[in-house]
Amino acid sequence: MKIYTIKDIANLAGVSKGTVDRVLHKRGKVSQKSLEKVNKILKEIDFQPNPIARNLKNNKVYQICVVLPNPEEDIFWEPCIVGINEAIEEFKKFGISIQTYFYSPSSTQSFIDINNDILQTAPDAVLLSPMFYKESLEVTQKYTSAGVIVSTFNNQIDSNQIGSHVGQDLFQSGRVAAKLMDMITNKKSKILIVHIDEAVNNALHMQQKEKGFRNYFEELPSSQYDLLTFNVFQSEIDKSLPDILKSQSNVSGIFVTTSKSYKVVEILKKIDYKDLNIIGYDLLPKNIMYMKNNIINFLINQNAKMQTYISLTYLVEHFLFNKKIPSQKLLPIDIVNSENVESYIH
Amino acid sequence: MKIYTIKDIANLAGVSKGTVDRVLHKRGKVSQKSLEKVNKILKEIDFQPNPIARNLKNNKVYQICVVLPNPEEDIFWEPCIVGINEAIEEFKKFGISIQTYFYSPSSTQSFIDINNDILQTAPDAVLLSPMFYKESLEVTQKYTSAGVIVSTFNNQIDSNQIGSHVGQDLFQSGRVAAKLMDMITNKKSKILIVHIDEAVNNALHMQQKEKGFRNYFEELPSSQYDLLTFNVFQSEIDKSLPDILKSQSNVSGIFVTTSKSYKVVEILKKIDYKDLNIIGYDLLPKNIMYMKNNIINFLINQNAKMQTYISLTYLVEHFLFNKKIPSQKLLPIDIVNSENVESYIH
DNA sequence: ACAAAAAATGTTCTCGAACACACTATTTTT
DNA sequence: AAAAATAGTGTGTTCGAGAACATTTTTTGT
Repeated sequence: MKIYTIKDIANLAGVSKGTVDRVLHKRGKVSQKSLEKVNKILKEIDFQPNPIARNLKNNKVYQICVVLPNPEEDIFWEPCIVGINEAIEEFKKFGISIQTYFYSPSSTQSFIDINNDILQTAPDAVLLSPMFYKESLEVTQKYTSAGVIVSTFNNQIDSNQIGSHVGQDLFQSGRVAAKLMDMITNKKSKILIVHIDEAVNNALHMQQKEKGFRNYFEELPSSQYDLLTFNVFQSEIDKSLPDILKSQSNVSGIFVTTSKSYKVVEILKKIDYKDLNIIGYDLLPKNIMYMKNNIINFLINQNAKMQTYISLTYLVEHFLFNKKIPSQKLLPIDIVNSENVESYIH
Repeated sequence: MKIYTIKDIANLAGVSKGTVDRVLHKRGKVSQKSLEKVNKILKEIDFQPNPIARNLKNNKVYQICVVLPNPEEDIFWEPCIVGINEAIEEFKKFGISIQTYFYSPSSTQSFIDINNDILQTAPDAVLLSPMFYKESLEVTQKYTSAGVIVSTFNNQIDSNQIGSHVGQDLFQSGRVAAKLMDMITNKKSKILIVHIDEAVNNALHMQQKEKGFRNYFEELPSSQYDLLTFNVFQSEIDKSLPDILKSQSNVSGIFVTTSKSYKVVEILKKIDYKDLNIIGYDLLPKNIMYMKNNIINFLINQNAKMQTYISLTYLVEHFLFNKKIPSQKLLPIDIVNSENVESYIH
């Protein structure tokens, strides 16, 4: 396998490497004759410039800022920090500098403020997990105007200014949960769809999951379940969830559309409610514990850590090796039970 | 973030970059005084040589050979080709040359011959999926003596001369299958464990999965299943499987320990046998089709493609950037059903 | 026809690490 | 005491791409 260099092409075409460079980068100032000679050679061989040499000359420290909700306010985001730190460690020596910024998931203003701060530092790219739709579009606009690449993970916004989005097909993950629930639950019973969150930030997320969940049963030739949806604020759950359960009879399963299924378990324990099938999201330590105790049946792994890490590698490989950033990457919808959970957290 | 270069260190220590280089590579010929000066600076700053500059100077085309069973003889290996081709395409421009070699899974000699051929070409690394235990140890020994790095994927051999192994915890995957079977199958019935293969090559593989499967039920406080194991040659399955099913009553589930569960489905159809739960391995097109038709309940994804691709990236990153090769990487045990299967094959 | 302007082309330097090579200072050998 | 060996140190070159700079060739205007 011969690896061709610009020098090789120059020799083959009978011109200097300066001319080859001008042809390759379309910098003009090349005669028709030279252009043809070089293009002829380029057509014959599959020239791909050595990304390593290119980067060496580049000699720049790239700044990437990651913006996500504060994990102290929502533990769901905790694994992202791990992914970010791994990326920091791995890419440091390549001249990639990664900074992490938190905003409060309950404060739109904190999101705006932090992005304005970041804008001042003029980074090369920003990786966002945007909870506030309108504001996210606005900051994206600002970043793009300033020549900053914007990528998103976990939460999606609909904009053609997004470099890449890494996430999961939420509708389909709802269908996956439904299929599993259908498989383990008594027919002719009630299934509750429970949205547990503090604010409306996750509304879109939760809605898509619910739609997928319901869609699965709608498509069944004859669904014998009764599906009921409840919105529960995390702060009021101690009271509202028992109320809901008291008001309903013959409930055999609960689908929790956020990572807070452990909350449901803890309340069920308190009121001594048994024999419920529970399907939730995310491999939080408490969720895993209750799944290992066979109280939670399945968890769907949204893999926030991997989402963050992959998003960062896309940006890094783009900066270092000029690799094209994939516009969208949907991670697999991992079905996790007590037996394969360990294989996901190592 | 300041990125220090050898030149920076030389300036700080008041010596030349040649001296710093000698200290860094412990090449001697450095006075005690200079050594101390340089080490003092090195202790103060976290110097990590620019892997890109290092590699550029290296200027070598690395040869990696991948050795696996011929996908024409066993379609299980088909996805590996995709993974290899992706790696070839991606790493070509970095001066990595990857060659693929097939051996016949039913011929030990073909395995030996091919590895001898490869040895002649003096590659930098070999990635093996070894089916023949004893012979694999022998070729590994030969490769290692010749200074060739040996990595394995999918199939493991126990040797301290292996650079890395990428695979799956087979015992645990058996437990995962058992948990799923337990969840969907009528108690007080028979479950068949069926090993379908042409030769004894996969014996270890299949045994470990069976052990895990049985282990799960043994650990249950009271297992009410009857577990029966059958070895079936792929070439005789048309006759032997119907015989087995005729001889057994009250069979409610089949656990197929290889990727050939579609074979089972095709035979069950022929003899019009119904209402069996089937759990198998691998996302072969036929398996997927039967799973989407709700005949196969679950497939466990061994992700042969990913195993190959990851193994190759380990080698490539080692050659290019001096990254340490992880000695073992166990991929997650993906539970796949009709709803999340698409998320794994894209 | 000839200078000036413009176009085309070739040369050289840079990036950081690695190492061959050259040079100086000191010690050892004859 | 002169020559040779050795230790210690610094300099120069290389890798490939890229781009500034220098040089040559062609075109234009008078």
